[in-house]
Amino acid sequence: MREKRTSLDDIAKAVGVSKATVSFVLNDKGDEFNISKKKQELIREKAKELAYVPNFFAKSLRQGQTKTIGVVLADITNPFYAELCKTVQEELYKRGYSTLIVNTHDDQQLEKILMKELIQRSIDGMIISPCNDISELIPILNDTHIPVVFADRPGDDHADFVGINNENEAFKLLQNFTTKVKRVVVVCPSVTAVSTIEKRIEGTLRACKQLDVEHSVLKLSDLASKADEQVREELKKGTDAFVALNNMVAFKLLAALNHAKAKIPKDIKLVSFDDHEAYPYMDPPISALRQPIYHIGLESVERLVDRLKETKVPGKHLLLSCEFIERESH
Amino acid sequence: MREKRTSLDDIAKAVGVSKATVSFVLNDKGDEFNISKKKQELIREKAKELAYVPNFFAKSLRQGQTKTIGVVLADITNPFYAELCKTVQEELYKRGYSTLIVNTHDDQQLEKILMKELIQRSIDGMIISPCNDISELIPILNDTHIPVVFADRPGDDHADFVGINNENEAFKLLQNFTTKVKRVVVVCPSVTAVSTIEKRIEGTLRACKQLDVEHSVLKLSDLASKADEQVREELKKGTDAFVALNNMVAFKLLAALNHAKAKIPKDIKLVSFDDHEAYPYMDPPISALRQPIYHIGLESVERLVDRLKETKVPGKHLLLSCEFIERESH
DNA sequence: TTGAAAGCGCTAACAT
DNA sequence: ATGTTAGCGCTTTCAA
Repeated sequence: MREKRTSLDDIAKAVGVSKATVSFVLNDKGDEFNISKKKQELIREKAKELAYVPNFFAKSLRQGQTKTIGVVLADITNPFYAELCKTVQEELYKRGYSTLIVNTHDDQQLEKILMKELIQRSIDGMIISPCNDISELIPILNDTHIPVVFADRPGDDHADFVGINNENEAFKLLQNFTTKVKRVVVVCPSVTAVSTIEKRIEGTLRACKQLDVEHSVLKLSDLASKADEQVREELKKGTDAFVALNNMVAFKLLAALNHAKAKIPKDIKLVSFDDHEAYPYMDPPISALRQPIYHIGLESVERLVDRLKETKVPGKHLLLSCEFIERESH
Repeated sequence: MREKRTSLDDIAKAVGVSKATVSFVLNDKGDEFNISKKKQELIREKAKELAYVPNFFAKSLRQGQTKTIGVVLADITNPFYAELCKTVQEELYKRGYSTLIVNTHDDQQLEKILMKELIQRSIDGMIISPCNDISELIPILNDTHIPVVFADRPGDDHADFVGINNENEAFKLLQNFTTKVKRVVVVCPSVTAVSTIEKRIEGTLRACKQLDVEHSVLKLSDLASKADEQVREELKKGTDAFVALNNMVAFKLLAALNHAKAKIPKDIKLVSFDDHEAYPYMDPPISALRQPIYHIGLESVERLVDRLKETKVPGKHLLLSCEFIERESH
């Protein structure tokens, strides 16, 4: 069994003063309360000697606030969320908040449980990229009166949201082909039941219609051999352009195109929604639409902190723009 | 201002019983204390109606344990740690522990601060992949008597460690070239001051000597043009094999090799330490040494939980084996 | 200039 | 079968 952590009282007894005095000193209010320099010195020394670490729980219990924000992420393994996580943590830290990170693997049940755990921990606010179905989530959020900002994926209209306009950005992405293309295939992952992907499909289709170019939507198989065949099929139909709707599907598409000996960008043009750390180094380097991850994180934090300070009404939707990274595949 | 959270007492008053009774019922000890079914029902209903969320802090303060583990990660943005993070969280969850994740970006100052924050939160244990210099970290850990397991990067000899033997694995990696190679270049990232990279260099060099093959170590520049030149230079010297010491440097190397029109694997063989989600889809697919990330996570958790239950003496070093993934680049 | 004491929300030993 | 109460470690008001 490990020994008990040293408490305020331990220090008080060791020095021969009251808990209150120790508390004042250790919270840098010693001067304010006119506690003598020597006594302050003594207390600080003793605290260090006994390796005193304040009990955060007792403090929070007493003060009724924790200065910590819960962050609920859909998938920490996805570079997008990893990056978002990093900036959110950094920005919160700058503003004096600690961060509690939690990962749902896009599992709704787990999301509910983890959210409740965060609420139990008396977080002051929450930033969340929710699972697709938010119906069970909203009531929980409404019961607690914790300010929440949705990031990347929107909640309902009454909730704050920071992200991009997937429909619109997908639409604009299609304008980037340097030459007039004849037939474009929109390649989406095998699970499309995510709001962001749905919107991207809508956007690309709208663009194809407006550009009056032949097109089709392809759900790329996760099985390499099947994917190869799907792609060969599309190639036969005279396809000369592909749009990958996220980076994992882009990799699979690329592999299939390589197997089919397609020449990019000579015969086949390709762009990807979402950038990836490997893209600049591929052959050819992949042109991609980069989401403003840093800004999504930053704005989410700023909005949340605003709401924590002044009681603002939620419902603000902030849509940021993406940047097209010109590389050599289009 | 948001209204106060409902407390045990609120429910007690609303139902007309004591706090204790409510506490028993809500902790599923109603039957144990022979509390009548109707009263239990009543209490549960009221709790739901008032959207009661137990105050975790008060509970932990009372019970002296939190059932939560702090996880200190070097870089959440690195796919290796993201994956590790995910499995650790899952495995801890299965065993009834919550996880507090924290990201240091390999910043020693921040690491100290974040660790202290975790300790303040009365975590029961800690899993950590430390920054390179652990000298400041060890004293903090010794003061608190919190069980710690080091993952991926070792602490000192007295501390538990789960990871791989980087020296040995790097050594074995060199045995995988299918044909006898003439000259191998060991490519490492521009910052090598990480224990894992240092060990990998040692291992590859030992292998080269043992195989009696000409070799050199190349610190690849982060600047593409410079890297191109470095690689061309090595090619001129008759190099026919490259070993990339992590995946980011592998990408850069690959780009440079493409620019130099090197044919992989016909003329040039290449293997990478660390696998990557993009490797299977590259042209050619990259052969790589995959770390047992899942097992590192699993074993770290098991070891920690063991130490939490029985007071075992730390100092166990568990070294797991990597798996060479045969693809087409070697 | 400092100490005493109340109380944050909860659990558990002890009463009844 | 249920209520009373002490106390976890801390802050803060009031008293001295």
